[in-house]
Amino acid sequence: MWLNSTAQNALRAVLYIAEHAADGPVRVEDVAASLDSPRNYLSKTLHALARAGVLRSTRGPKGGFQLVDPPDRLALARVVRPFEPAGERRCLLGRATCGDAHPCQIHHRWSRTATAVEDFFDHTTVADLLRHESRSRSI
Amino acid sequence: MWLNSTAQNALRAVLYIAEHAADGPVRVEDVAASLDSPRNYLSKTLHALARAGVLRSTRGPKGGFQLVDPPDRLALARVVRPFEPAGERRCLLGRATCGDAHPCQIHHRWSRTATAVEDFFDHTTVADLLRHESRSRSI
DNA sequence: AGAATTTATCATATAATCATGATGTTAGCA
DNA sequence: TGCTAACATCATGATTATATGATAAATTCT
Repeated sequence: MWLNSTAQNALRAVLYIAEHAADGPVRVEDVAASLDSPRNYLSKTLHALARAGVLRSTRGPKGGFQLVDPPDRLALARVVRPFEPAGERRCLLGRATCGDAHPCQIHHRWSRTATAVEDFFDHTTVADLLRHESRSRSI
Repeated sequence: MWLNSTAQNALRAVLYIAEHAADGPVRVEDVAASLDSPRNYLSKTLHALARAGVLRSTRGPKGGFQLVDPPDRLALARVVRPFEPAGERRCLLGRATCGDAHPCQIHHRWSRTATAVEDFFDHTTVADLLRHESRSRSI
């Protein structure tokens, strides 16, 4: 029901890059190995994140990908948005005209839940996940 | 971010059928015209709902589709579930092993939001939407 | 029985998503 | 300058989702 596989990879890649930020730029090769995800497809995905201003890429030896902003300024929404279908609608029934002014049958009930989800993506940052990671590493 | 187009059609079709329940079985042809959705594809969709026990189909003259249960006993989850990808995971990162026992980094934070969405589909019924429909018809 | 109506299903087509392999481009460094 | 490491991109293929048209099967009615 949730993210497509490209967006999932993007999230996991960004987490990996954030975790290894101290070592300088992270190579696609390493991210791909860690995620067990196809190298070139991931390259395209990371490139899209670079275009979106989430990552910065540098080529050549010692190159790779880095976060543009510190993890606590990087909401998950920014990572995921580039991989949502173009004309993404919020209407559960897919109606183009649906909105507060011309609601479909489900609109008002659904709006509250949809807002909760949007808030999750808008307010959860990469830093939140890094913190959790270090706490639960014992598992 | 939400339902695929087949599931959207399924929901809209069920609503249409519920609204016209008084006239007896509803023909695919009429549903398709109302939704502006391809007839045969919709037929397949409705057939899937019949297999799922949501609709009952009858062939021949005066045939068509009807709800099996009254609208207030039909949660949206039952309408939507047949059209979710087979091995649907709840994990936002797509990890197969993710769960309360072996949570991924996002698991705990995400779980609360995911549960809210699941509750929406489990507890909203077709009857809820029909009620709304009759109230707001003035718009 | 036979005609008409309606769902069921099959074969195929189209589009989007996901993936792979080959090649191009940029940057560091001796 | 030339070598090497790394991202960028292109051409292509595989898979899945969506859609279409033709035909089969079931039911009603006369």
